[in-house]
Amino acid sequence: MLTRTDAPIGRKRVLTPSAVAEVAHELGLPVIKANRVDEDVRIKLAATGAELGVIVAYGALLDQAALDTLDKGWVNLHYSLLPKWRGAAPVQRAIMNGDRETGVTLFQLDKGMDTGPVHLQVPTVIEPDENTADLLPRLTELGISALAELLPRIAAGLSKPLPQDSDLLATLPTADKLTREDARINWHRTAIELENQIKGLNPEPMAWTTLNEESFRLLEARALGATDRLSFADNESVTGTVILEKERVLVACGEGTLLELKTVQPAGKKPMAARDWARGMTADKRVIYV
RNA sequence: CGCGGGGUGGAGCAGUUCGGUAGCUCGCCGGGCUCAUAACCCGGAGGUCGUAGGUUCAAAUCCUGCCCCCGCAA
Repeated sequence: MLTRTDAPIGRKRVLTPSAVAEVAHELGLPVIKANRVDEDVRIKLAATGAELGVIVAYGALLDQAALDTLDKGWVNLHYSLLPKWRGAAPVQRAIMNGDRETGVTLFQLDKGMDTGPVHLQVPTVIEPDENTADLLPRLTELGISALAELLPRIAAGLSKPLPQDSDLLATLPTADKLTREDARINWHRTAIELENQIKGLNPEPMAWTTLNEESFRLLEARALGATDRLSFADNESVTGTVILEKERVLVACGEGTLLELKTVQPAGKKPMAARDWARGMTADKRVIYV
């Protein structure tokens, strides 16, 4: 097993092994810890006698020497239907974009970023309420099944991967790693766009906005339909204003749309139902997000 | 020693500056009103104020140690 080196995690900066390393340890498998496949690692890999590598979320590109180390090369499990959403955050990007379908792709690794020829793809529908936390494990299941199907075929020399469409590779947007700005809410966008953004960013890195100069995380929210909106036709609300209904917490968004907050997390607090958060609000507190 | 916020009935909060009656919005239980209700009215239960010690006539509040939770950063 090849995995990344232990990394300091969290407030306490505790050096923590990767999940892969922990599982390998439990299973008694030999582990190589390295953040890139250099000559030293190549020698160790060659010594294992492995013919094919399976790589998932390793976080580093392999150079030609690394690719050539194993006879049958490397197969990568990627969490999108390539060539769409190549890159580090395919699941989040798909949901943030409002995609209705995604899937997993098994492809032969080459030097590019998720550009290699495709062995096998398994599509799946993204459910309307599904966030990244829900979808990720589902895709993992699909990926495991797909691997179980593909590996024997490769071993028998029966899989002939098809190159990805070069035009699409050049034109489709990539699923770049998410930045803090990607996760920030712009209340001038429509409620539906914000709902997708919030779902895509949950659980990591989680959508956030600012309230009273503190960060305020949004875990779950739902865009209101047109009929729900009629009773707020006054349209007086400034964008970003929190509107308290009986049991609902709404925020005025772009183009007159309304987003219902379901689960939120003020700075320094645990996640809580938006209702509960609203209950504790006192009159002197501002209720306008920035 | 990275920066910062927090721990108060079941939930979310106020009260701490300036020590002196346990507060608010809900929930829960009982009763009432109603065709009915998540609405409204009346009543009730429920809290060693994270924890250990100190100061004081008196500590949620002041002082010290410790435990736990979380945001940012990485």
